[in-house]
Amino acid sequence: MAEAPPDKPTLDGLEAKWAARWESEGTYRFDRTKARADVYSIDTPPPTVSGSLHVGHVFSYTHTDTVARYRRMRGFDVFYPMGWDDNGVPTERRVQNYYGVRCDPTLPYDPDFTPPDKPGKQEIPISRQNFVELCERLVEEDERKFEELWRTLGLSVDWAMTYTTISTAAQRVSQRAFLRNLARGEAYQAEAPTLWDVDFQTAVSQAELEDKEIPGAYHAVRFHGTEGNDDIVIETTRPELIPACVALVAHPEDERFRDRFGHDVLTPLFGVRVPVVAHPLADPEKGSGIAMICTFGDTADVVWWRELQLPTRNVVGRDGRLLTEPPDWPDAAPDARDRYAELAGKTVKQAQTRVVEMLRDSGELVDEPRAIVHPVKFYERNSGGRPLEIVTSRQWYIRNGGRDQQLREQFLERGRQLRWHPAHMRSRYESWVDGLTSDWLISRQRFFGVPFPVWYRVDENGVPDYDNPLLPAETDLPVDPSADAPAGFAEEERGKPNGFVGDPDVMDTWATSSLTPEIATGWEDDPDLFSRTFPMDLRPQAFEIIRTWLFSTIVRAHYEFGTLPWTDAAISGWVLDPDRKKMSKSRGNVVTPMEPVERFGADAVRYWAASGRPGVDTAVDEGQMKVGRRLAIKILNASKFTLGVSGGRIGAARVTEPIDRAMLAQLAQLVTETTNAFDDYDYARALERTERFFWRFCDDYLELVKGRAYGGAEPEAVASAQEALATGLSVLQRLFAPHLPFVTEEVWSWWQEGSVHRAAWPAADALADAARGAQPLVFDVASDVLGAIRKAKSDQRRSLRTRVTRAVVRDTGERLRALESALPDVREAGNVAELVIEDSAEPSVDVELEALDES
RNA sequence: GGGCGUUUAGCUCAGUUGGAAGAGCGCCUCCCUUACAAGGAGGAGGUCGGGGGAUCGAGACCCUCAACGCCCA
Repeated sequence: MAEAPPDKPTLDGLEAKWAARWESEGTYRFDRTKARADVYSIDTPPPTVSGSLHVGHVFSYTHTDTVARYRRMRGFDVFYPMGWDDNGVPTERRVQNYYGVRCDPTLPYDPDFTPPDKPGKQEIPISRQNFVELCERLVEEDERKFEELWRTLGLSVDWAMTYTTISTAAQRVSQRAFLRNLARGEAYQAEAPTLWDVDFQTAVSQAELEDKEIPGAYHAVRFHGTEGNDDIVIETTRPELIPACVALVAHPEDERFRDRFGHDVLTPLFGVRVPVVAHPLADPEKGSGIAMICTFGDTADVVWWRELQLPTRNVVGRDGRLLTEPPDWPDAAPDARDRYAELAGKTVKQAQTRVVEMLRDSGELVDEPRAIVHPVKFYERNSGGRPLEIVTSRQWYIRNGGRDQQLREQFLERGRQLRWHPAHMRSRYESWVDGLTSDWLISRQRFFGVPFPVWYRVDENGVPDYDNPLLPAETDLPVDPSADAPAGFAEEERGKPNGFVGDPDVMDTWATSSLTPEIATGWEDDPDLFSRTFPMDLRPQAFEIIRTWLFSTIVRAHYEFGTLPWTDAAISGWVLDPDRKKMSKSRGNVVTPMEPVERFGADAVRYWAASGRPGVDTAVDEGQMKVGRRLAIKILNASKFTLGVSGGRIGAARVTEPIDRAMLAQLAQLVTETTNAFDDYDYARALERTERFFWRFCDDYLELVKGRAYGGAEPEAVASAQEALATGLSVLQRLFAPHLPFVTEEVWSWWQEGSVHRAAWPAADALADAARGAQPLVFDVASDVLGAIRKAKSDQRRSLRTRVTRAVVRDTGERLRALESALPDVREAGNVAELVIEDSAEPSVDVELEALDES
């Protein structure tokens, strides 16, 4: 395929040309005949395809691609599949907005349903199956856009191995892993206080919380002493929960309340008798130092409720409104039920307003509410909606050490076994695992997700038996319990007494994406592939999902295989906008990725991305992209020129001149450095070192030897320059290949057979041998002197071609001896008539230029 | 409040066993040198956040303070 360089090399069209060639020649195909030891296996992050494409995607995926390409050139068969994360809430929300529909699971399937071209004002209710079909249709479109971007960017993934998280295979893996977790007792079902999003009508896990500062108010409220004790004033931001109050709590060492512990008080408005209790979590500095415990106002309430074994008095329903019936009070004021009736059915906000009015009327509100701004917990995917409530509900959990110190220690140990790049990212993992307070809630009351493969028997009274679930055989997976009947039952028995019901919930997205290593490598479905690729080598990802994706993936592999899912984790930083602000849709500062790729070229954008240090937040920087573009153009031109003067003969046998050997010696050092950097996942260092050397290669070495290489010397000296040039070029093209795949492939094709991306990574040993004990100093001193001559010409505002009548170089003996062996090259490159050297402790270069021609 | 990270030229950032402060962009000057004008050569510009310490020697190591960012409370 070798073809001569064009007269005017250009970057235009390289993306399309080589992307097509790589696809047709299967350059990045995974070879499934290789043994595990020869495979490098990457657990690529499946992007959320319903999210908008932005430049952050090209950033971190480029980092991984440089590593993949490096490993491939090192001789590994690289397993590099792409996945699409398409299940879950983000897709549902996008479908809702895109088509103007709403899922109503009670509706029957309508096979003829077609969504409107444009969403109408009123959302159209459709069945679950219709809704899921729309989800599948839309994600397919989204996935095409992502694939187009990745191909244009030159990611070296094997597109034949693509998976999605809603696919049949992914569902099967998710359900199988869940059933095994269940069988081993690692998954369980429980009725428990649960963080609940009242807008989305679903449970939410600890990992999906987001604190937001919002305005609120402290309400000072009077509780009444019993047995002749004084009243106690507490401060609360949620007076509407007074009917849910089960106790007051203060710090055990707080002198102000010490003699009240164990005694009761009566709640305002309702006169319910509740105890005053002590717990170290109560903050004496906060409010009046004593707080009311409600079921449930926040996560602290849950801890108190559990640890102090308090009763449950729920008032907030799943719709965010107060329940119609008051809680089960042991005793209460005579008018308590009437007062509650005024609140029933109101939203939390409305109820608060009414409660404050009632407190004001009853004189139990001390002073007026005091406005504050305080952190409140939100579902991270609904930070613009209403805050989370805590309701009691039946949910599925996977044990993650949040309630078991011994188990937690095992996960911390897994974190220590994993090699982190950069290393300090481990502490993010540790602080997350250390801070867990509950098991991992995996059930969601949503529609577009993997269903729980579980049914329940219904007794003769129509009550489901949740304690003895009916499970499918693994060979029947995946199942949809809302459409399939369990073994031994007929569909007609669904929902009937003595029949069955399906578990209505779906798994959280993370419950599926925690299994990407198992999905991608074909666990149980393709044992041959699995044996060659699992455990994987690399998990690349961003740091903000260490607590979710990385941790949960470790949990699943630990349970199923007793291993880490991969040996190394490479953590990328974030992309910031050009003003170093975090990019977000709401700020409107999101940079779309295709536009810079089209303006500067894929290699240029990759250059910017690969310049971002591992784990470091990096601003979008068009300047860096321009530099990358310039570098790519330089590679074109320098390659063309070098091939022209050298004839493209690689080999070191005839490299005899000291300066040529010196260059090779330094090149050998460069190869060692970049190899070490890549082995340490520091693609940015590898790029920076290569680039630095390349500019010296062009500006100094090429300038110094091009006259000789053209043939202006003895044949041996000519051959030495030619071979060194060709060798240097070949090495540099390969060192750049992981970063700039398009331009390097182009210039490689001018003189080599096969893809540069399948070529062997340069070997430092071979270069060092070729340099045969050269003095690297020769190249350095020759460069310095040439630089001094250029500077003299520039200072005198003369053309660089100007003839130097006489130059005097003063330097130490060692440097002068080094220079002597390169003297003809220096004289030729600088156009120097007479070059004199003088031993001196004070280095200097004096340059006399020929007189200006008056004409 | 705890943890992690960052702080180097106007801007974005390198600087890995401690050994004479670097790159690119921007700015200024020059050069259309037969690879390269989407270029090349050269230049100006820094008490390396502040303070203290060990060292012959610190941008780098130790202590401390400050600002900023993120994570967890």
